[in-house]
Amino acid sequence: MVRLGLSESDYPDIRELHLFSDMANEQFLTLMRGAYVQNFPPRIELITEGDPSDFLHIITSGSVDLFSTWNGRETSMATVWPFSTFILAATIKDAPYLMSARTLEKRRIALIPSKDVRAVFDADQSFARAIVSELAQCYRSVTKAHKNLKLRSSLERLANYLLQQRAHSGDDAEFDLRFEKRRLASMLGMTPENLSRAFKALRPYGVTIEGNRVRIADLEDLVRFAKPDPLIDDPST
Amino acid sequence: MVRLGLSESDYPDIRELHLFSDMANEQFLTLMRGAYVQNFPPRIELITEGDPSDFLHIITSGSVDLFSTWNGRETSMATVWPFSTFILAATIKDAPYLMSARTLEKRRIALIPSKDVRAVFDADQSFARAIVSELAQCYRSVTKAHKNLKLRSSLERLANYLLQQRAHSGDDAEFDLRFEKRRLASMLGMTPENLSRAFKALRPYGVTIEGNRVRIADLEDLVRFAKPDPLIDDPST
DNA sequence: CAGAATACTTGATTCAGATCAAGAAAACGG
DNA sequence: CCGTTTTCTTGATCTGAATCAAGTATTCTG
Repeated sequence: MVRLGLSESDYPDIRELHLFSDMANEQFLTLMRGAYVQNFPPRIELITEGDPSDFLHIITSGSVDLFSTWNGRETSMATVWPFSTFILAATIKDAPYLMSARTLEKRRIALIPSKDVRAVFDADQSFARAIVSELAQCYRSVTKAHKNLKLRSSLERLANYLLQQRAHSGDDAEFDLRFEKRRLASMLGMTPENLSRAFKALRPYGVTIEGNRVRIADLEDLVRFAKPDPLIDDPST
Repeated sequence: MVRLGLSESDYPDIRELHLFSDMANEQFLTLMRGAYVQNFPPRIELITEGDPSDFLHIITSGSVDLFSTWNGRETSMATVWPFSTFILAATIKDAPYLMSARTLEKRRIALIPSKDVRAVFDADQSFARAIVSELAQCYRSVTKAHKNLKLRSSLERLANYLLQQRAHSGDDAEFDLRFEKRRLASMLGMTPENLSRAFKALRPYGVTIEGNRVRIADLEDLVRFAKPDPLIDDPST
């Protein structure tokens, strides 16, 4: 968990994030100069909900699970892949984190002090625009997740998730699940046992699974059951 | 459903919204000049999910139900009271609405063309700041709603909702539900039948209900059961 | 590579919550 | 004001999903 100044070799990747892509170079360098890089071992909790949000996090390798707890229960809220930021809202509002974050694999993360982010927001118009766009995007994606949970059964959620993953992997008939089933179950709001059964229940619609490999034999068939809706399932709108 | 230019008597109330309170007067007037007021009868759907977001809505009287549908099902997502805006994210991103909106009582609403909002955003620094703050707030509140739904049973959700309403009504032992039970049930993610039973199930914790009037006899008792958590239940953080 | 730990599956059972059905209460409308 | 409509409640039943319990497969570790 060594903390280092950010090396310049990381700049291009971070610069490409839509959050930073349009801003003035001077401001970008201001942010980068204040930033750190940390290396974390796997399975480490790097943010705990309720803590003050001192840094904006940017994940540059590995992946991160955002989860929440209450009264001894725990649920996965989202997974973050490189290169993206997380917990932007807390940084902006200078409010406590609503979610905890843990590393899944060993990974690197860049930390930008929250106060720098707020300062540069005031100084750079296009950075401000990008933050607004990103926040609106996040807001909309939680809203979709909420609709998904309230309007669909667990089987329907799984079916639509598989269609989404299929699209994500280039519309091949076969693809790999991007993370372990117990976490997928938690994301979908169900137990691991139930996820197992749900996969079997989708067999009549042409879905087979072997280890992490999913095969959708007849797309039309599954679509007819899943009834995907861009206002829930399309991450880009 | 007559559409009129906004009268100047409405300005002060709108001006007080944190979204507009800090911005330059000139910019504020620009927004107001382009705005309309509409009067709607009760129970009218004034926004339909999927439609393009041409206007930012500001509710100036009555209240509005934001709801979503899928595959013949419907669920209440939130209720909006005067004076506040809604569907800001869609306006900012120029993306389709994710929720529909319907009036509950007869009411007045102000409409600001979305393109004006986006234009003034670029011109006025403090308006931009306010929009960011508002978006972050909305984002956080949906996140809380999502945690609420994933981590709690329906009985726990009701108990915490009642505690929240109690606080909202000045911590009196008695208060009125702010809307009809069928909608409350939908908000809490349960059926009306189940809500009825849930109220009875809370009787051992000192909760009684008569019509719309709720009485919480022993606060401590209910708190012990509900285990409220600021990271879910406090709307202000 | 063997042993331990963890993840996954399957079946049996339980439980929370939905649905169905019908009556009571309240709100609405002429 | 009375009849109609809608909402709310209550009971009976059903169902989706959680829990409990065991066994199997997989991954980790020394």
